[in-house]
Parts: sequence; structure tokens; C-alpha cells
Amino acid sequence: MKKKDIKILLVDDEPDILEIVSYNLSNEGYQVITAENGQEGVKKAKKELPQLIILDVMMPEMDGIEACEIIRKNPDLENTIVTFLTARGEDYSQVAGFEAGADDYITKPIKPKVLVSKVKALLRRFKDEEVKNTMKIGQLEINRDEYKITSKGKEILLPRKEFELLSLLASKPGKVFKRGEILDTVWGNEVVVGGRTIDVHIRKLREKLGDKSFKTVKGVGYKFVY
Amino acid sequence: MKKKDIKILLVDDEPDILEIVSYNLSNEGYQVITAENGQEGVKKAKKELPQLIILDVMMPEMDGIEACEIIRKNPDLENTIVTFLTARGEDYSQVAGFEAGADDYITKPIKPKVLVSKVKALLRRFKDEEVKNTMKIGQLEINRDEYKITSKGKEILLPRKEFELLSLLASKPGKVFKRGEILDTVWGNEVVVGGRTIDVHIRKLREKLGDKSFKTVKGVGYKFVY
DNA sequence: TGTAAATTTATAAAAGATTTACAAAAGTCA
DNA sequence: TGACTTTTGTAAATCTTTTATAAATTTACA
Repeated sequence: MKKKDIKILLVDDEPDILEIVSYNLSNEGYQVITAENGQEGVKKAKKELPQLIILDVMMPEMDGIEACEIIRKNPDLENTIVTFLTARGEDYSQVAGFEAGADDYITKPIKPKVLVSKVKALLRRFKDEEVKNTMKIGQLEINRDEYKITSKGKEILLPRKEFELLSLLASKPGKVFKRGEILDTVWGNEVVVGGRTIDVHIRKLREKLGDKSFKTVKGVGYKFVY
Repeated sequence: MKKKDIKILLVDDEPDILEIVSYNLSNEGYQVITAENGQEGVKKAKKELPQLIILDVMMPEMDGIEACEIIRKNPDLENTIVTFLTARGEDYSQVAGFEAGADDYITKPIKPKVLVSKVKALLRRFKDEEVKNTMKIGQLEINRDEYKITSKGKEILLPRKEFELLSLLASKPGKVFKRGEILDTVWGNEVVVGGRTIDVHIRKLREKLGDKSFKTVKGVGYKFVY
């Protein structure tokens, strides 16, 4: 996602804050949307679906906490990052803010550089989580997007069938997958392959990832353990 | 269960601890609820039903030990993980803590990284127990998914027929299963096996799980007792 | 009731069957 | 062509069943 496609919603009742923050973030290339109170903030959040929402805690009518709670209940905004603006020392708001589902907080007075780097950091985290479609199982990391696995820090490239087989077994470590289940999932139940095919792939995985990770349960199937 | 749906209740009378722990756990994406004393902690525990409770041992009014004992008596909080915060060297509190039903303890001074990884580990364990498709019969635990049994804490791998036979007998402890029933269920009523086959499997189970668990009712069948 | 016969189960070892491991070859797909 | 997938044909492992006695329990009946 390009920087200029990233929407940041800024909610604060103080025009000064609105302006200074807005200015700095726009300068960085972000799309900034503003709202002057909680009500308006919630409304715009639902409409614009920003990636990041910066909420002032202290606001008339609907404060940031309440707004955040409402936002968090909206499924479309599930992955949106919410960060609060609090006056330094307002310990209570921080705690309350986290309870309401905030991801971070920014303390006033606002220092533009700090603000910008914090926003960048938050968005990086968001991006990582969003983009990296990876699954970790102990020492094993499976990255579906890149069709790549990392075992004990080492990257290993696996052919498609081996990758799929490993993905399946590792999806529930410890669980024994019956040969039928494996065939259905990895091969698809229309394709018919011989009885030894699974064994061969298991052996390949054992060669590459270590014998101990794959247990045979005779008469039933195989399981992955870590 | 998604991370942000996991509630952690933090009970401590020191605002500093409350803040630092709260901050770190919130940053990890957990929902953190706080309480400042044992009474409030117990109340919030009952109301919020968190997955994990972090309890300071030393608190005015109601200390962590007492709070833990009350929490443990609540059926709704049966599966909640409780971990104590203790000053290093307070050996007594650890012992007392475990007696009161704690699962783990964290020593002060708190190191955020240690804390977070410990919490993750504890919650992983929680999740495992939550998901595990197991059947518990006294000291015996049967896990169909993993095709694995645990007897008195020891994991034992059983071949298929033995596993199925044990599953059947253990499904109704005390009930005598007639040989015919056993054959129908474990072997299937189309397969015909000789009369001594069941005996042999029972003997294997007796060898592995102890003689006393399997009673012979002559002329009828076998039963599992614990 | 006591004892022998009949029935049933326990046990150990062996045979039998099934299932998986492995290596190498053949087939497939891009 | 080269990498991947599947088949094939043993070999090896392990699970299951049988077999043959021995031991225990029940039954029959004097």
C-alpha cells in the first residue's frame, strides 16, 4: 500500500492540535481526515475506514474512550490502529484507553518529529501484520505468500506438494491426520494417487526438516510435532 | 480466539506496576483490565471472566493469596490461569501461591520482555487445553486427535486396536462390556476373529497401564476401573 | 459339599497380515 | 531440459491374530 493511500483519521476538539498534526502528517504524504468530536469521528471512521485513528481522550460530548469502544465494535474497523492523545501524566486515560481497545498513546504536548515517527512505526506494524501471511509453529515459520518456510532460522524452499503437506500437518501440531484427510486436502478428493505417494512426500520432508518432526501412527496417519 | 479478545486482569496496588505491565501487555494486543486491590480484583474477575489473572501477592486489605483462593472457588473461573507477582526471594509466597491454586509466578522487578513472553507461554498453554479434544477418566487422558493417551502423567503410544479397545472400555468406567459388544465396536461385526484375540489385547493394555485397571468378569467380558 | 469335568481366561511365543520406509525409475508439467 | 510428482517393487517395521498350554473359575452330580 502506497503512503498516499493511507488514511489517517484525526479526532480532536482543539483546532490548534488539529492543524499542527494534520499539517505534519500531510507533509509526510498521508491522507488526513479530521473530525472535531467523538460523534463525528465515529461517523467518519465508519465511512472512510482509515488505517489509523488518532483520538483525543478529552473531548466534549463523546470522549475518546467512548468513541474508541464504539469503533472497536465495528467489524470493518477490526484491524484499524487506534492511538490516543493524552496529556502527560493522565495515567488513568492510558489505562482506560487500552481497556477500550487502543493500540498506543501519544502524549501532549505534541512534538511533530516524535508524532511522525510514532505514526510510521504503528503503520509499519500494521503493514507487517497485514501483509505477512505467515504462521509460526515453534521453530517453524510458514509463509504462504512466498511459498517459503523457515526452519530453525534457515530458509528452505519446498515444492508445492511438500509445502501443502507440511502446511496441513503443521496447522495442528500433534494432531494425527489420517491418510484420507491428507489426500482430500493436499491432493483433492477427485485426484486418485497411489498409496505410497504420501509416504514419499513425508520422507522428503523428513530429509529436509528432520526426522523427529514427523511421527508415524501406524494404521492411522502422520502428525507433526515440535 | 483472537489476541485482542483475550482479557488479562491485572491486580496490584502500586500504580507504577499497573502502568508498566498494562502498557506492555496492551502493546502486545491483549485487553488489559486492572484492579487496585484484592477485593476489586475478585469482583472484576467474576464480572469480566478473564483468561489470565496476574495477582500481586502483597496488597493491603485482601492479599493475592486470599484473592486467588476465592477466585479458584468460582466455577466460571475454573480454567482461568492465575499467576502471582512476587518479589524475588519471597519463597514463602511462592509456596503459598501454588497451594492457593496459582499456575505460575512472575518475579519482581518486572522485565517487560520476560513478562510478555511468559504471558504468551501461559496463554498458549491455556489455548491448548481449551482446544484439545481429550477425554479424562481419573488419571487417564485419551486424546483421539493425537492418538495418544496419558496415564498418570506419562504419555503412552498405543497401536490402533489397543487404543480403540481402551477408548471403548474407558468410555464408561465400571461398565462391563460383553465380548460381543467389544467385537462389534472395535473389530466391526463383519470381521471374524478368534476367541483369544480380545484377551491378548487386554493383556497388552494391562502390561502398559497396570493390571488393576482392567477387571475380568468371567463368562461376560471386561471392564475398566480407576 | 467335594471333586472331576467343563468352561473360560491368561500367557507366551510364533505365525500371519498389514502398513510404512525406502530407493530407484518412470511419468508430468512448465 | 530440469524440477517436481507419482509409481513400483521390495525391505523393514510393527501390528494383529492364532496357536498351544497353563491357570483359574464354574458347573455337574455323586
